[in-house]
Amino acid sequence: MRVTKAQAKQNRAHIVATAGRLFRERGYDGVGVADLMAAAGFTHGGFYKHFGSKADLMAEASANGLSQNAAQAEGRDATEFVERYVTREHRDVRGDGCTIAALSGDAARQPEDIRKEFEAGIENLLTALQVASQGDTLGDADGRAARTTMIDMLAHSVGAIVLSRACPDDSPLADEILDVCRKEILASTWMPTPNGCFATPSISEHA
Amino acid sequence: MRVTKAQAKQNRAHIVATAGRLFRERGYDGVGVADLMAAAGFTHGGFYKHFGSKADLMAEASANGLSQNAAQAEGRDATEFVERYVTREHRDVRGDGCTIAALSGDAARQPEDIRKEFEAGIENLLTALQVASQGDTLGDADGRAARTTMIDMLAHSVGAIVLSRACPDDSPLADEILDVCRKEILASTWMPTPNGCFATPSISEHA
DNA sequence: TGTACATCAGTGAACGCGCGTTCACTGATGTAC
DNA sequence: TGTACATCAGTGAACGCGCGTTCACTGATGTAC
Repeated sequence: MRVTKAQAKQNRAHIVATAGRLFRERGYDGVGVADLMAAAGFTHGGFYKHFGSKADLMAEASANGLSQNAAQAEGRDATEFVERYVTREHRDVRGDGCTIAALSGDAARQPEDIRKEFEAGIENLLTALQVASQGDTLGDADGRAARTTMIDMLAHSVGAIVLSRACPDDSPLADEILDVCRKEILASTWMPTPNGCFATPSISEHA
Repeated sequence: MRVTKAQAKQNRAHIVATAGRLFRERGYDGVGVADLMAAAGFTHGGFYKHFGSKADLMAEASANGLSQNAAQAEGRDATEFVERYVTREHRDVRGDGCTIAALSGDAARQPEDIRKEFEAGIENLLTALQVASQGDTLGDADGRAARTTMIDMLAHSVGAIVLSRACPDDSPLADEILDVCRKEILASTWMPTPNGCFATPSISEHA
């Protein structure tokens, strides 16, 4: 039953991707090694030929999901990000959605290594958003203001999804939270200016 | 070993309170029935004299925690709420902190009954905040604007705590998220007016 | 108010079950000559 | 290039363990007379 080195590498990547999706859907504790290997099309025994433990895979799948988040944000400015992020579509596809929104609550109770992955993942996403929103041509003062804006916008967007998901299916409140927050984030956090840059009214005193 | 009816009722309440604290600290899946009974000072066997199942207790402990959230918010206006909520102190005391911030991520994967408790808990908290922030003397238009403001502020505050908790201990980013968000929420969402009411600049076009 | 009996909150052993992990085995791939 | 052997990804049974739940038992409380 041996398999090509290339095939093995591909299988490993497939297991990591499958695990990421399942963890986002059901949480770290909601997915067993056997579940996950079956979902990837294998039997459970082979798991330890690829990973030292379930905890190792949790860290790797988290890192993988987080870097996808950052990669997807690249080239999208903050407006586009929010318009795609704070939506029912995103709320309703946990497995294919944002790892931060799906697993931050779980990550908070996990060992340091997983939380380090989240910290790095958040930083990378912030950087991608800053670059896409204004280019990297700004000075330190504007750069810091942009970072502040992105941190605030991300927390706000994540909070909207998390809160909305905690409500029952077809809950009017769940939809209201998304609609209110999307509108407020877009309206209050920044506004496009003629030259294509962004002014951030609420922190204008620091500029 | 029988116990007074009053004592039994008190013991039951103590188990619910203990469970709430442990669930907020470790998540629903991170606390076993035996753990929880031991933490409350009992052996595990007696659990089923009080509750039909662990799932039943999860729903009851959640409802209990959520109603405490709303009760604590009563009499505090939105400014006071944010100044206490979006802090390192709150982030670092998961067990005694907000049930929404601690368990929304878990709740999203739980059966309908628990999500219904969260929906009701969020509604009650929103109502308490609205009443405390402006009294209940406003007309429909201002009432709706106030609700919008409170939904937005709550999602924003919850997002800040959740994001901050996902970072490692002593992470500069974790602290930065709280500092940035606290300042932004206080600055951008509303501002005190001379007569003691609040104007909400970002949604002023609806007023 | 006293007495006899029923109730039931709490105990601790035991249950089946699913979990993460280990292991002997298979057989195609990779490698040495 | 062909042959012989070693490697190792994948299989599936088995492991110990902790989980939620059940149960026979205890003995003070509650109740009926």
